[in-house]
Amino acid sequence: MKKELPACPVEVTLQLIGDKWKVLILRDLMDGTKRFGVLKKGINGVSQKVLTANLRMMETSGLVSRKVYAEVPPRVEYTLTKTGYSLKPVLDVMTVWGEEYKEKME
Amino acid sequence: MKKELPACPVEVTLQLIGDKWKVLILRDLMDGTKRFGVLKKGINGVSQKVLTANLRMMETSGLVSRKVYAEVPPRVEYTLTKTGYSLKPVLDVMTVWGEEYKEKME
DNA sequence: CAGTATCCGCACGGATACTG
DNA sequence: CAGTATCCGTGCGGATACTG
Repeated sequence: MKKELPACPVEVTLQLIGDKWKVLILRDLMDGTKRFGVLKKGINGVSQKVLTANLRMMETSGLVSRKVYAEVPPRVEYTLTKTGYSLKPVLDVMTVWGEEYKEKME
Repeated sequence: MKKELPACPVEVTLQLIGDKWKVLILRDLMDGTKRFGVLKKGINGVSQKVLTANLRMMETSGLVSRKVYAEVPPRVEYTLTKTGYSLKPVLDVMTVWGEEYKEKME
């Protein structure tokens, strides 16, 4: 049931991060490890279900690692893997472009 | 009915190009002006409807310009605007990252 | 050729309730 | 707290047919 990687490299990238929520998750995790609840609070408007689903995908893609602590109440922390962190330049370029675009449009 | 720009710049960019087809259209148009039919043939698997819709969106976003020739049979050409072309670095970074990711995964 | 118009199915996201 | 489970509505993309 694994999704095939597209032939075109730019599509590969898009498939992994081209998603309303995934970029926001990545951006939040660039600062460092965060708990599920903190992520949820930081990202405005995600439901649990969708956030969980996105994190799972990113885990299978190797972008994010998930650490569960055997505590009560449970604690789960998410961290970027090296691969995940290597997306920083991509996000940066997108951010810069977005800023310039917004300025131009005002 | 115009879509609001999100607060976060990276979301702005994503809203404009974070779409399976839009990146492919952009990539194809980076080479220069193309006719509708050529675009359709170049992009594997798009339906007319969806291609048209995407081009319209990109036109309203100011990424693409559309030129109609008063001929029979009709000819319509699409060209990147300056703003559209300014996305090149973004696509390039995404492409490079995608290539590296694919290598790593093999 | 380059569209518009219409119908249709289903995948996806939201809301809610329940659990280890 | 950090999830799963379930139901449900709609929106988007595909297919097809028609047109300037």
